[in-house]
Amino acid sequence: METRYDPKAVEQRWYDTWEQRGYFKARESLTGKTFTISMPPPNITGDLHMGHAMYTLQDVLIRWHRMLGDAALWVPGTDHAAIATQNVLEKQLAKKGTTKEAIGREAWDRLVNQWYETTGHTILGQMRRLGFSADWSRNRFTMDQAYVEAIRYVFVQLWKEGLIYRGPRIVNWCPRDQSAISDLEVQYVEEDGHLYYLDYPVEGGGTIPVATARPETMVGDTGVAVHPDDWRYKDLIGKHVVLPIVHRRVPIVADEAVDQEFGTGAVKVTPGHDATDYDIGERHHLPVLSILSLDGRMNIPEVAQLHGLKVPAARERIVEMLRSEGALQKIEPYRHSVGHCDRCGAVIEPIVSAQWWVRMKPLAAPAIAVAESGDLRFHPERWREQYLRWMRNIRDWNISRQLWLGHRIPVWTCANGHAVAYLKDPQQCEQCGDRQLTQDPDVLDTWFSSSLWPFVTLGWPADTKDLRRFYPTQVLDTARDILYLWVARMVFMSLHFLHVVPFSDVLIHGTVLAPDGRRMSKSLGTGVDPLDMIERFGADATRAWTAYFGTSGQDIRFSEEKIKSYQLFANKLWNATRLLVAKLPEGASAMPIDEATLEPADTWILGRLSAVTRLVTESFQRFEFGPAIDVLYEFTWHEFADDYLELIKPRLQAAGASTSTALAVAVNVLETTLRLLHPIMPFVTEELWQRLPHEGETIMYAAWPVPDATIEDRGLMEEMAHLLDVVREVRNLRQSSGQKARRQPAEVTSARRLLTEPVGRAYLATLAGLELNGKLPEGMPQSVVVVGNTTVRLGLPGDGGTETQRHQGELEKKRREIESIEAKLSNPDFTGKAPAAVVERERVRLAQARQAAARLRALLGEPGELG
RNA sequence: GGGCGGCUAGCUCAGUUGGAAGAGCGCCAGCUUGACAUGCUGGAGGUCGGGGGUUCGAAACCCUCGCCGCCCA
Repeated sequence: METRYDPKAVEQRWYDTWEQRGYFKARESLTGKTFTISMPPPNITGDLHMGHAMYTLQDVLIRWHRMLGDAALWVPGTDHAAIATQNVLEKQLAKKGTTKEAIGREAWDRLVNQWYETTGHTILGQMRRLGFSADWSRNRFTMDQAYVEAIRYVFVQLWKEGLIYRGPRIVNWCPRDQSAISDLEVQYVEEDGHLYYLDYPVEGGGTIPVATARPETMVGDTGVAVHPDDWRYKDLIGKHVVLPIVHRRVPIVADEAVDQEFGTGAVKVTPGHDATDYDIGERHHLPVLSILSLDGRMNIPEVAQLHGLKVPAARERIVEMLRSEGALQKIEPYRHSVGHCDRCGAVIEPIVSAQWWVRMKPLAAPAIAVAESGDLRFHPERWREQYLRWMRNIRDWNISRQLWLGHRIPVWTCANGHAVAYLKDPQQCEQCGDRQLTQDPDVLDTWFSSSLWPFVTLGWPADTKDLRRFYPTQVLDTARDILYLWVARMVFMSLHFLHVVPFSDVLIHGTVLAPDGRRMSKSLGTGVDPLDMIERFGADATRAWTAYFGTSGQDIRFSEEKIKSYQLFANKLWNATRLLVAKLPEGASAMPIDEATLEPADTWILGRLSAVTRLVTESFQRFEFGPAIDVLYEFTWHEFADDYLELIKPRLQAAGASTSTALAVAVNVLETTLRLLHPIMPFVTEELWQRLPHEGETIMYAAWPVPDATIEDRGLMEEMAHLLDVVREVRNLRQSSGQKARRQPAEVTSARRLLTEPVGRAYLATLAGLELNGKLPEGMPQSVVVVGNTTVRLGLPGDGGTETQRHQGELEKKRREIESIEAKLSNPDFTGKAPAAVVERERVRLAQARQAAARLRALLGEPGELG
């Protein structure tokens, strides 16, 4: 074996082997259970980013359950991401000097399919580099024919049930994409603007001041609203104002939605271009005027000066017009949030438009119930409240998009105006037989298709074997920003159509932020490419980093150091294996441990391994991988490599029963550790596992370790911990006193069993570099280390003077410790109210500190009894 | 405006029923110890954001203030 671990020499080879041998497919269950995860489908034409690297959490769970013996299935796929893809293709057409309208819908559809075929799927290859063990043979795409049919089915069904309707409502309109978008796809950004104070003349004399950030919309006003309790305007309610410029007569109404603190307390009402105003308008039966066209230009022929202007220009112009009419009172700087399109960044215009809607209240009710009952769980748990809050305040879902890319709305209208949803493209109108049918031009929101993902990927609406075997799934892991857009919608769709939750546990992982603590940004160049991380540190290290932070519930600031540490960790595993492999006989296959020959160190490391196994398993069960990784890292590096391997080196060099026992224990502990690590670091663990004696053809199918409580000797664990404390103190002393002898003459006295036995003294001698077989030479200057009830005297060839000083310092420390414990114990409240175990622990500490002080005093020639 | 999360060592972060402050990296010092210098050994470094309170005891529980971030309106 090389002296260094090289991920590049290993990862691709093992991945190909796994995939070729079909290990990613669900095998027969050994437990009778299945374990299924639906992979959130990435954009088919996208590239791997940090968000996808987070899918590592899913792979950890899948690999873990595979080892537990469950039939583990991870279903992958891709999404058609309508707006994003359409934007790309339209730009390409523009370069050729044409448009989608010019080439027509059929040619456009061909172009789209071509694009998916040529550019799609690269992301799936990139995911393989992370070691993802999804069953790629089941890969699905949200535009597959089977998917098309499922969507048709769902739409028609909901339509028949009256849960889908079409109607004019105020929507968020993106003038650039020329499409409505949902509330959730609007990003609000704080921007510097102005607040314009307008004076509207009141019929019968006087004026009412209104404040607005969007004065250009005043030509669409159909009312003025004040709060019913606002004494300033009480007298004006019911009167009318005559709008400047357009000279329209509109009523002053009272509505509770008005914020008295905002501006003047009176607001203009523009139902056609503001969601809140739309609601106010509905309550007071105000007309809805549309003054913007779909491309974001003013559409008001009766005011020629404004007609056709874009919003910013119209705003400037109208301010001048209002000023000249004397209707502009003042302008103040004003910071407010402006809605932008999630996809293209354009400023969103609320407009009234006929759209398709899903009636949400009836669908939400069961989705609320399952979260309340615990059939649907969230990790971290606080997301449950967020989910419930949204579900309880849910509004109807706008599912139509005015795009050319996506699933067409399956509704045809005949010449007689009968609009009907059809499962199959109709030849004639179902109601009147008319043959002149036109299909609705809109497509469905991408999230509409995504909401069916977990069950359609298993064959629904057909009653398939897969569906019966693997559905419902167990875990859904995703970022929090699509909790509503996606997760919530899958829940109500599954409950409505399959009467079961789509998954029982929702895992919300953190978002990886740039090192500056902000979201990664392509334009700022603060993005981090996971492929680059794999290249530099290896896939295992990248995965470990991701798993470590991903389940903490917090966002993660990207930092390279931690990844680096996992790269070094892989190297540590490599070299530990290398040490043992060098000692192993050629072709060794099994290394049974003969329990009768175990030494204390062997029992200790086996006990620790058992405890670690339990901790890791429990941590996995709670969906918290960070603590599992921590404990595996600490155990492997420090306890196994630094302590145990160092301890057994003398045994390994000899030959005999002790040698083979040590080797067998070391090999078994390492092999078990590799299994515990495998879900997190699949590549290096497979490579090393294959080099060690093992059973089976892949670690992927090796059994998940189980703790063995019978080997966990708590007394021995404490003895060893104490011994290691003594070791550290001795090393400390040797270093601070500049002792470089390989073997320092010393004597040890201890009340601890292990340290009174030859084997324990040998451990101490090995690890601390001591010569304990013999008396210290008469007259040699000495130094002493006192740890608990163990004392080590070291012979120091050289100066004893500095040691006196050191001992005095130590004694002073002990005195302070004794004082503070005594104070605690002399407090009757403490001894009376604290649990007995806590008090007892303090008593032991006190006794030990007193003993240590006595020894130090004796060494310094001070009075006091020797303990 | 409402809600949620964060503030712990120079940096990035753990700290699960309140009971002697932790890790990784960085820093300092010493090591060609036959697995590993991608290593070994030791060390320094924190009034746990501020202020109140509950408690024998608070990083943890309650109140309050301050920044930073996110969600909803």
